[in-house]
Amino acid sequence: MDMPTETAQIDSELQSAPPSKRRSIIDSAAAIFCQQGYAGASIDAVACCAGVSRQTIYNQLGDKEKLFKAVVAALTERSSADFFAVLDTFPIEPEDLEQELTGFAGRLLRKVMCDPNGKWLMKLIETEGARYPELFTTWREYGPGKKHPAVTARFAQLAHAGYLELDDPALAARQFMSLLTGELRNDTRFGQKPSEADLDAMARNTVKTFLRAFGKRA
Amino acid sequence: MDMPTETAQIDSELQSAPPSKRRSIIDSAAAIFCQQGYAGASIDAVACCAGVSRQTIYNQLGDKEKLFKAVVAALTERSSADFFAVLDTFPIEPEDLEQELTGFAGRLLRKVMCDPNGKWLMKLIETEGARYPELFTTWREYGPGKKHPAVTARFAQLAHAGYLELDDPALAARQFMSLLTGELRNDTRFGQKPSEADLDAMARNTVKTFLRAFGKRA
Amino acid sequence: MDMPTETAQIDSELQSAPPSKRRSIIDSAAAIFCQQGYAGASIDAVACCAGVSRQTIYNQLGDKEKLFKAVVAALTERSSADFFAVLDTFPIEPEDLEQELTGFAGRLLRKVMCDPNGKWLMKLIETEGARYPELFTTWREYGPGKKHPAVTARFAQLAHAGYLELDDPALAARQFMSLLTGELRNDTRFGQKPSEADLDAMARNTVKTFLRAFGKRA
Amino acid sequence: MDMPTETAQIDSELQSAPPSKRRSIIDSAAAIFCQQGYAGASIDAVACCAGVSRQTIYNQLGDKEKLFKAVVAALTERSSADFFAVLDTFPIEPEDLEQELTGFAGRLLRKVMCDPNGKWLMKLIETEGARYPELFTTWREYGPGKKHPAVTARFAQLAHAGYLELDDPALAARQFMSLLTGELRNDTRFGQKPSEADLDAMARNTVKTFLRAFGKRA
DNA sequence: TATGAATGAGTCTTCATTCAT
DNA sequence: TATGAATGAAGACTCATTCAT
Repeated sequence: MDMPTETAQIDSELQSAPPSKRRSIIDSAAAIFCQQGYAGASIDAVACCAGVSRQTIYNQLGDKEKLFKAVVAALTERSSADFFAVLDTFPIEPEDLEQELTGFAGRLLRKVMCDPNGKWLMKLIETEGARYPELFTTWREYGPGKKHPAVTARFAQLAHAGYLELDDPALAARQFMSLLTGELRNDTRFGQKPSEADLDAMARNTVKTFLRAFGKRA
Repeated sequence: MDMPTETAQIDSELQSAPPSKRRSIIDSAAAIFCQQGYAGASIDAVACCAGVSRQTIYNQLGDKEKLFKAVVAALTERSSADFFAVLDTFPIEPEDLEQELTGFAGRLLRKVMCDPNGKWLMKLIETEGARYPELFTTWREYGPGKKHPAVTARFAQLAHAGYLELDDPALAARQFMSLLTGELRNDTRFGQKPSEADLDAMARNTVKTFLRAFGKRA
Repeated sequence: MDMPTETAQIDSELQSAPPSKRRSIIDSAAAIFCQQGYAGASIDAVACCAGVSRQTIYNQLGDKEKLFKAVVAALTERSSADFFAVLDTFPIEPEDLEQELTGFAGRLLRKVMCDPNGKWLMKLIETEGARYPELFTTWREYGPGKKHPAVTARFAQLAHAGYLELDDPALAARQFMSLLTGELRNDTRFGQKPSEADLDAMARNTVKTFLRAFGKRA
Repeated sequence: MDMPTETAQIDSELQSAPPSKRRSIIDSAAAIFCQQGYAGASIDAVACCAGVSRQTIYNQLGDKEKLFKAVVAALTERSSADFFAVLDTFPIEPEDLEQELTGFAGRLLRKVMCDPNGKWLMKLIETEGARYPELFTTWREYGPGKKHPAVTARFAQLAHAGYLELDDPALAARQFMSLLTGELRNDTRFGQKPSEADLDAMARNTVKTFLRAFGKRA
């Protein structure tokens, strides 16, 4: 008997078709929730944008609220993965600290803060956080709960290795992120995407100031 | 006792009745737009929260979009007034720079960033800016258009007077604000209001780092 | 006792001030009911157009329905008066029948069918007659009930005097009116007011055909 | 027996299902718009009368205005078709002109002027024409634009063939229609449907007078 | 009498959700 | 799974009507 083939086929029907749809539903929903807000987003718009039927959304994800939760969960996960991928490129024993830190800051800007995952998640948190506080329990764990300590640890390492002078590595880490996102925020609030040169400048400005404050004095 | 005072009071009640309704409508609408977003906010909720009838809103302010615009305009105006009031307390010839700058940062946090006007306006801009870009033309003029240059000028003065070492006063001003709002953002994203001690710490941390970066070296 | 004076004063208060307002209310209401239909007409629009306050309408005329009835009654009365005024110019012993009948037809067009009173009344009857059949009891009496017999009588007189050859004066009267209003209808359906020359032509065409059918054969 | 017929029938049922809904929506809407006017007609009433859900109307035809336009377009088309179908029975070489013209007039009354299509369309034009003039551009083309010339041409043919004496065929055509609709108008203004005998009498009266005016003299 | 507010109803329109095909 | 219709519940907006000033 050739069951293997058959099960494979069944599997592919059950899993491969839906997952790809699931993914596109989540992506479309993320985009629409971000642009329109929870209340303003319509299931039909998501269905249309995802190229699936309304029913498919209900079958796969249930409620609008469940869809929203699924979106937040997916974005959280992806954004977290993005973040840690970039964090792995943090300079530990840098030859040229300023340059390498600038590179890291640039990657953070590009791959985490400017990418849909992180950007949308942040926007959803700001937009809907007040109304669905329980939805962000997960996010809180992944976000400040894991990211800040991770960054803090890297900076502490740098300080311990003598590259920085830090009284409070956690504060320094927060401020590093604040400077970076602040630069971004001043330019993206109205939707214009910053140019590559802009991003480079933001990274450079952030690191330069950061090192003026916390770099090794001569 | 003299009646004049009493009649004056009555007069003010009689005449401020409509304006006070308008005011309470705008305030309620601001709160609800911020909490629920434009799409999620219902006129009835605004009416109920303002203690007026739905019709009164339509009579006074027209449709939902006009109400929204009125809210943005009012918040913009108030927030701008708040900001410049605080800016007037910026230290020009400080005896103790760190302390006076910290005081200024604290006032900024308390009277501008934590007050409903500014906070709500910022949130509305982040939430609805993408969808109603034309609404924020005004804001852009009042916001980055007037505030940033004003702060920049103060820092440039301090630098010129020898209190700071600045290559780029505009950048320094932006980073000062980024550090301050970043601190706030890390604590308020979920609605808990920071304590007085928290605010003091934020101001202190910001200024300390800022001066490490841009203060006069010994 | 001097009641007379007092009542006169009261009368003047009750009747002289209101009547002018009443009149303008009725006129405005007539125009608006005709343009917008009963359902589409708003009391506020009437008040605004009449230059009075909404309350005045309620005080003077009560309900929207009562206002409507008052309008219909007023239009009916005026239109009837207009009609009989023109009817008095009907040629009884004409020297030149065609010319005098044409003159009469022209006056009918101008003073009855084209004037607001009659035009609006006709339009209201066509528009709202189906929904408020009881309102037109009055009109039916004044309209077909009085006008048609009156016209019929005039034509019968002309026939009796040898000016016309009529089997059925009532039918002839109806057809005379049909030809006249038919001409008008072909030109005014879209609101353009016919020119004086147009009106003359209509009258002439009507009478010419009418006399071809019912005039004395040679 | 052969299945093809049956399947064809089923197919037609399956495919005509949506169109039949559309059709019933349009018909119900036409009736309601006519009875209540545009402003007075409620979408819910249309839905209920058509036996469909409100949403179906919105899905199929969009908003109220589009529904109205669709109604006007449908009525125009149908009425035009009715008219030209009847016009094809116009007597060209009549043996008994009066009788055949009377038959034609009767068909016109019955199939064009008394049928919902034409009657409703005329009423809508009179009722809403002032407010939605652009909607009747189509009608104008189909209506006076096509019907009057068509009738005129027939009468001109009759005149050319020696059956009538016409100076102005267009005027004669208009007057023929005016006499016919005038008769109808005097009886239907309040909604009572004229009896068959009434209709016959109207046709007869119209043609008799018409021929007295324009028939061949002995 | 005019003004402005309030109330309650009603209409248009959209949407989430479900069901049948 | 997709389609289309149905349902029920909003929510925006208008309006008739009344009340207080």
